[in-house]
Amino acid sequence: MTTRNMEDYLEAIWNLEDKKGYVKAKDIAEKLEVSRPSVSEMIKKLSENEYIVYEKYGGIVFTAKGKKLAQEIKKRHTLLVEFLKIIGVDEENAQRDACKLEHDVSPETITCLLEFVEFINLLPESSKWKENFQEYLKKRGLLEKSSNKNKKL
Amino acid sequence: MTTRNMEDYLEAIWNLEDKKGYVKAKDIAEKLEVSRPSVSEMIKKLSENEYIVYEKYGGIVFTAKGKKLAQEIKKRHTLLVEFLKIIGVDEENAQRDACKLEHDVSPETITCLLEFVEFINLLPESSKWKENFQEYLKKRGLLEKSSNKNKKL
DNA sequence: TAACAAAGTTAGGTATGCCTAATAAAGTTA
DNA sequence: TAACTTTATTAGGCATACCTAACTTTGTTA
Repeated sequence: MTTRNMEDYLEAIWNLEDKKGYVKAKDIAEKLEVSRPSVSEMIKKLSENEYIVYEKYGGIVFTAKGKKLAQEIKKRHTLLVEFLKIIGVDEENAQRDACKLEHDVSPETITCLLEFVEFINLLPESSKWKENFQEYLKKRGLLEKSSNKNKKL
Repeated sequence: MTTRNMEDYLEAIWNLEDKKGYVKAKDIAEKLEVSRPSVSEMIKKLSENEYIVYEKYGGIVFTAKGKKLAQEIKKRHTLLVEFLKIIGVDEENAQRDACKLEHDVSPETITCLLEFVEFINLLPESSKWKENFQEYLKKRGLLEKSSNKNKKL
């Protein structure tokens, strides 16, 4: 079984490899804001579980299994961000929330989200959905300024 | 600070109180599928943090603070379920996913989700959004039966 | 009310994931 | 290549949250 944490590390490794071409424990530590010993520990665990290949003081390389999983997590992340932006969450918050939500969304929900996002993206020409929603949000904003109720949660 | 776990217990307590009128450690254990000692432990912790009032071998009562938090979690849960159902997730999966997601959704995203759900719910008369989406899903379903691609994640 | 069943607690142990301090290996540069 | 810096690892601990087994309290009923 893969834990939330293992997924976070795999994703970080994936992103680092993507950006820098190689992966150092130090960079993982920085990215995830944990200590280097924590990274060593998790690297060991990911090796034992055959998500990566690693030799002491050496480089990190994904196995096929690890690559597949990392890609999936990344896809979930990207989808969530796209969705969150559609409903009006700003980039920064969308990124942050996606990092947490990506571990918990079931495959069924992922499928539905994907379909929803595709549906919305296929609309633009014929429908005014986005514009209507934007307008609705604007109006709502104005309404809330005058009567300050329902601003909970 | 409140942990994900504390939130789960608070929500379970809230639901039990709502349904049965009182709360027993045994019922919490059943609901959350954990052992009774685990419940004892968490009850102690929730007491120490003043979310509930509890005396050994006695009943569980929310403090104002605890009640407020439990209500908020419950609201987040309900909103998430409502949203998930809109995009086509079935009841059971919606419930399950909401239980996990409710801990991680930022207030900003909650606001956006709320607005989105309200927007959709205000549409029905004038717009055919739901019908269009349903139709799109149906068509997509048919397409996927014939050409079985893109069924990942 | 004594005995038994049900519910709750304590004791002691596991796993995960984090930390700091100390140590070891690798890489750099005088 | 020796000294120094950087990077990584090991050792030892902490917190959370879970468990089983043993014990205590409470509640029921013969």
